[in-house]
Amino acid sequence: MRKAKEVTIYDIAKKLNVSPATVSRGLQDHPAISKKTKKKIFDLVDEMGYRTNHFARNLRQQHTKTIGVIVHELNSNFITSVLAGIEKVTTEAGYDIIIAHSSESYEKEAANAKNLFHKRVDGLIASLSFDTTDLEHFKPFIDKGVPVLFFDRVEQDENSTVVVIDNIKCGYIATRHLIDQGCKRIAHITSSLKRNVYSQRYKGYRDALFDSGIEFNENLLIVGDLSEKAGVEAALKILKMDPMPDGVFVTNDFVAAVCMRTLKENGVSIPDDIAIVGFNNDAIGKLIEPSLTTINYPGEDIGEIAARNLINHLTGISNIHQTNTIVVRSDLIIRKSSLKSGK
Amino acid sequence: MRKAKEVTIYDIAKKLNVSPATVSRGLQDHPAISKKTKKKIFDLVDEMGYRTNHFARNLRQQHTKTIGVIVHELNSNFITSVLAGIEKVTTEAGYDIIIAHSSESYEKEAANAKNLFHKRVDGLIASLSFDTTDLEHFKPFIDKGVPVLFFDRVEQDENSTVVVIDNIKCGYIATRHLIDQGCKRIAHITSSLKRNVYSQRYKGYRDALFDSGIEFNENLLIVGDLSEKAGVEAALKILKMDPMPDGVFVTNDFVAAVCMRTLKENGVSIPDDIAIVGFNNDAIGKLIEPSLTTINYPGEDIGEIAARNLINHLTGISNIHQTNTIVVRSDLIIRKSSLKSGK
DNA sequence: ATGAAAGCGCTAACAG
DNA sequence: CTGTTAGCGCTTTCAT
Repeated sequence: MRKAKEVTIYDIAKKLNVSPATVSRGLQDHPAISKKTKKKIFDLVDEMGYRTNHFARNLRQQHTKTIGVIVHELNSNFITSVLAGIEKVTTEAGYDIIIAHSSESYEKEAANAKNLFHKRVDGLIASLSFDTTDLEHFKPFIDKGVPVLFFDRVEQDENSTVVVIDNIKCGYIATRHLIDQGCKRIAHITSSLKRNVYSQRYKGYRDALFDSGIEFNENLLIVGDLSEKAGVEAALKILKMDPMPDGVFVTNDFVAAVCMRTLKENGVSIPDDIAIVGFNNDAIGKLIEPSLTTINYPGEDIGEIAARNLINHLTGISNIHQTNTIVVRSDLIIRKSSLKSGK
Repeated sequence: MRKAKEVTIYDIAKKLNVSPATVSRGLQDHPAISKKTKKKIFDLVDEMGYRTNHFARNLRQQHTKTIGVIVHELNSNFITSVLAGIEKVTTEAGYDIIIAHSSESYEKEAANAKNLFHKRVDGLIASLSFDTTDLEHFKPFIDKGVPVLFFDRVEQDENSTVVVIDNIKCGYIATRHLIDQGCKRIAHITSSLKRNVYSQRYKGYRDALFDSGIEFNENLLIVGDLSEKAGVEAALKILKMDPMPDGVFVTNDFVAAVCMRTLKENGVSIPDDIAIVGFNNDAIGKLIEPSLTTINYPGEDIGEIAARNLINHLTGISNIHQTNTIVVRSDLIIRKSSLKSGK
């Protein structure tokens, strides 16, 4: 299959009349090799087009220099940013990443985990699927001492470190902002409350209502998946409410955008009839009309932080097990969709 | 570091009183091994938590079972879809992918190529950066017989296969649609005409104008990068034109959306004052107002097709070198941004 | 500053 | 149907 035979350190050792060991050491810039031989080695390496055989090396050294990443979906702005952040620091550190996605299914997530375990990744970064509740499938990793780090969608437990934002607080300030705009009947569109991120934002929502003396109304809570269809359905539900809410806090910008569209199509004026706050700060929020007030969720930072911590742990610079939770800064971005003109 | 010692086929061979070779064969479901021993092997493998050492295997077999992917950016809907398509078929086939991105820089692209070459990917899928004009940096691959496949942004040459859509035709039908709506002065917002995709769409644009007896006007051609800033600037240019165009064909949905926003902010009515057609069919197009007419560019299909072809080549099912160009279906999606009400 | 030699875990050719 | 054996290319003691 391969045209030319691969050149190995033996080939270059022979030509140089030195031992393979010397070549190996030279390539690694080992101090005990003279400048002269090093130069000779590097020159010949270039000339002969030698390339390291990472398999031989890894086989020998017993690590893979790759880290696994499990996410729920690829088609999300947020996830893409996180990936970009991870990629940035891992490649800098000379690590490869293997990306797997679970399509929101626990089974697939477990299968991915198993696969990555068998591939012997040196570490794992994961965001959980919708219906993942236990961390059993990650047990093999912790048993073998392979560090695992969760971000965004997480389950807290003793053995793992998580990188998150303060979702309760974010839910609180989003809702609070709506209240400050004069909203009295605030709906909340979200996803499965079994998932930490959504339940926490929901808690923030309820706390904010409570603190303002607004009674929680179960009918104003709309739970769905995060699909386009769910956004339309949520809007339809809102339209049927009597009286309609005057504010909506949506757990995701895309769903917020879809929902807004349907609302507008039905003659609802935003923000005057209904003020809207989203979540994530996707690019879309600045493009729709009115522009979308949202919570800034800095995906790239999350990715960088997660990757950096993992790699520092791997290289012995720090110890991940000492850290249980890393909270990343996030804040409210106010745009037009929530600014009542009467104010 | 590692807690428990890894278990190898030797360990399990010893316990079963068979040879390592038998275990190896059993694990691969080799026909010449009895059901009985296979079962024994698999049971013990589970029990002892054995996992394949892919390095040893790859070292032995001289292939990596990974394919490299080089893209220009991660933060693009289109690219993400392509990646999803690639991922789908590669994992099905048991291949890993390593993703690298060039940030639109030739240097980085070359560095990525070199890196992946050294990592010995079995094959490569790439979309070129902005300023890439030659294919020199992919030469090592073709020299070693590693198949390389380009998609979207490509350079045609003898040695490579490309997966594309018919950009000329798409540019033509987009422009033609605008003409059919009664547009006489049609602007074109695009990016570097050195890049095949943009120059071809541009050619389609000019062909359509020509066929309709509309003279090409250089002032109506706006070239920029594909950033938000570029979208705003393009809109500003249009606003300054006198007379303003009555139709715009934009090479990218995101830029089209940004541009529309700025136009609307300045009192331009879309589509009545200016009709707009985008390109790509990103999710955003259905969310903005008016909804965006666009060319459907099926990223996931592109990814699947590229990956499938590469893998078929790798497994010997087909030969990529026989194929020079694979053209994927694409079409016009008509929405509100281009439908003049007078019609 | 350099070399010899063993071994990482697996597979495949050959032998039975 | 199973075993023996050699070797993939590298790193790393231990010697010198």
